[in-house]
Amino acid sequence: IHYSHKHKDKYKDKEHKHKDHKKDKEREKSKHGSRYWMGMKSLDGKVKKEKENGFASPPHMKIEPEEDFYHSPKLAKSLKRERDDDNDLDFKPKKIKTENDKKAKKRKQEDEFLFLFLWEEERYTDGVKWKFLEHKGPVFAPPYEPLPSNVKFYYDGKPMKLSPEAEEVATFFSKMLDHEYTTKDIFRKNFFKDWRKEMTSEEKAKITDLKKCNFTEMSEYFKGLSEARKAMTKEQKLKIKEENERLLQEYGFCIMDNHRERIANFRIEPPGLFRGRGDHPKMGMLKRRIRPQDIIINCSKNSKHPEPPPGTKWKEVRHDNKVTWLVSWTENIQGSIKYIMLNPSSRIKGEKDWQKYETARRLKKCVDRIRAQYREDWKSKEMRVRQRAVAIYFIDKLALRAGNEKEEGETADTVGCCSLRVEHIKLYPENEGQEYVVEFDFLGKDSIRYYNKVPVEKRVFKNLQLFMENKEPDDDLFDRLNTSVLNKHLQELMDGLSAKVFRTYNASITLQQQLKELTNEDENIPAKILAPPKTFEKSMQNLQAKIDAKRDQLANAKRDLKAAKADAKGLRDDKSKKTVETKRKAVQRIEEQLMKLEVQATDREENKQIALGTSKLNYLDPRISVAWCKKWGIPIEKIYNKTQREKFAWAIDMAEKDFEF
DNA sequence: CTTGAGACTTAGGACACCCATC
DNA sequence: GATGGGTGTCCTAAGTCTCAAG
Repeated sequence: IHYSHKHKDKYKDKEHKHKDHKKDKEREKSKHGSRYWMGMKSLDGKVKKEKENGFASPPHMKIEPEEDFYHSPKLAKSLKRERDDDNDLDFKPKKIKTENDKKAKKRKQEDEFLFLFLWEEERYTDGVKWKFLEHKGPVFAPPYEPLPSNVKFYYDGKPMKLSPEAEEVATFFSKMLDHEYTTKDIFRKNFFKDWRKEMTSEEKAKITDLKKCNFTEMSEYFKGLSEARKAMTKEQKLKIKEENERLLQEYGFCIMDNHRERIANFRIEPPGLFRGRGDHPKMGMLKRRIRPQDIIINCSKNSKHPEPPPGTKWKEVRHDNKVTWLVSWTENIQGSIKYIMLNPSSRIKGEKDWQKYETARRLKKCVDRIRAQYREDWKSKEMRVRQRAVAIYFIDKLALRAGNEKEEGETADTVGCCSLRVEHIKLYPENEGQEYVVEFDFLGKDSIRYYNKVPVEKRVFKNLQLFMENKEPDDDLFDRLNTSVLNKHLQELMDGLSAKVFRTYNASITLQQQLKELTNEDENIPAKILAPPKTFEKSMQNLQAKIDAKRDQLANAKRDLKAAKADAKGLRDDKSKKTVETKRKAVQRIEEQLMKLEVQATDREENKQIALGTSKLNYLDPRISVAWCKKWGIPIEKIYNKTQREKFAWAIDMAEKDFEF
């Protein structure tokens, strides 16, 4: 399944039926439900691993007894035991377990499940996310360093010394001079407007036209700096690396409950020019510098609170254990809140991820019912029900996003399912030998184009015609529907169901099916099994062959053209002139065709990279891959790199070879 | 029902780094 | 030692979804 919106491949209609599943799904949860955040993630295991990679050991973490209240002694024991067997991070051949081992293991897991249950009970029913949280606060962006006096800004050809405030903003622009952003009108307009706000009144009076501004000296200066950085000696580079590591050790971790956890983004975003994606109306605006008085700190009451830099104050220190963030501030472009949160390897994120896949697995159990339901609803007397049913069909079949409405003029004009407009689809009763084809063409998330032509059920087609009747191109396709109505309905169909669950479910179930289908038992060479699907490689090869053929054809055509030219020179008659023209046209045409093929090839390559990368991280239940690895004796490192293994630690620990999504 | 705030996940692009190759 | 392609990491934008208030 390709989860890029870019893809042009048709989404194969999946089999909607599933085999009956054993009733022991619930037991499965209990069986494998819970080890990782107790053992796997314990400090000792981690320290060992990091040492092997040349990192310094993190300071020993003291576990406060009063923070330990939800650990039963029994669990403390199992925790310790876990550490021992989790120290073997490399994949050695699995020990053969004796019956006793198995029983013991099972007992232990049952204990742990009970623990998890209580623990979950305590944490999740009331929305409490942690009991103890301590951290050192954010790392601020380094202060602005004024330019050396020999680096000048010119206005209207004459050098001009800027005030530090104006100069800083000017440097932001100068650093982007090579970027095509700076050629865009909106970018320039927004930048200039915000820049002028930073100017003194004299500067403001003088600098009235961006076209007369010359930033090249500044730009060259920064290029020089970055060259110099690249050219640094090994020792200098090492020193910087060490300093970064020190900063990471000091600010990059927090203590949440009994774990020292990695923080995802402990550095505050530096000031700069806003870079929106696509046609963003706010591109080029000044992203202001964040100061301590903008910052809200969140931590335990009984923790050591982070200190603001000397002479400054935090905006607020609060103790809200119903949220997971450590630091927040309000950003000035959209006025939205930004957060510092934990790394995906943390317990709190891992658990949420796990929960997400469990929801998707519950969808698996009732997806047939839900599909039958929306098909039924295509016939409803009520317009809103029909629209809802068609929308869910798109979300399910095409993996469209929900499509919240957005404030006009605040962001790029992009859409998802519920916000599709009439102009985004075309209906073809017949197209290329297929009936009832819908052509989608719109910009989705991140302004990435979604283009797809799909045959749909006749009823869907007729409904779409109905929805489009008497509408303008810029009217909503689903005028009786929005994401909140949609999700409310989905929630009624299944607890925890929302639009995005379909993406998770469909991606994961497809992976599982494909692995089953494509894994060849006899093909024992792991590398062979792990290569990207042969169908992909094959289609790529075919495409490459086409490209090569085209190249040859082009070479021939060029030779013909040359020959024709030579003829024409000698003969100088109309006929040979005409031949030259024809040949020239042929060359041009072939060149165009070649270009097209090449674009297609890179597209396809990119698709593989981008789409699969994103799916791997966000949509595919890692337990499927882990189980597959365990089943076929494939080292997990072949599938997941270090970061991914950290993120999916819960799954690596939890899934046995018989795991079924 | 509508709106907006808030919290959280998903996403692409820039950049650093590594290693093979010239 | 340049170069360039591939991978991993960082950064932060752009989504989703829930909840509460009007």
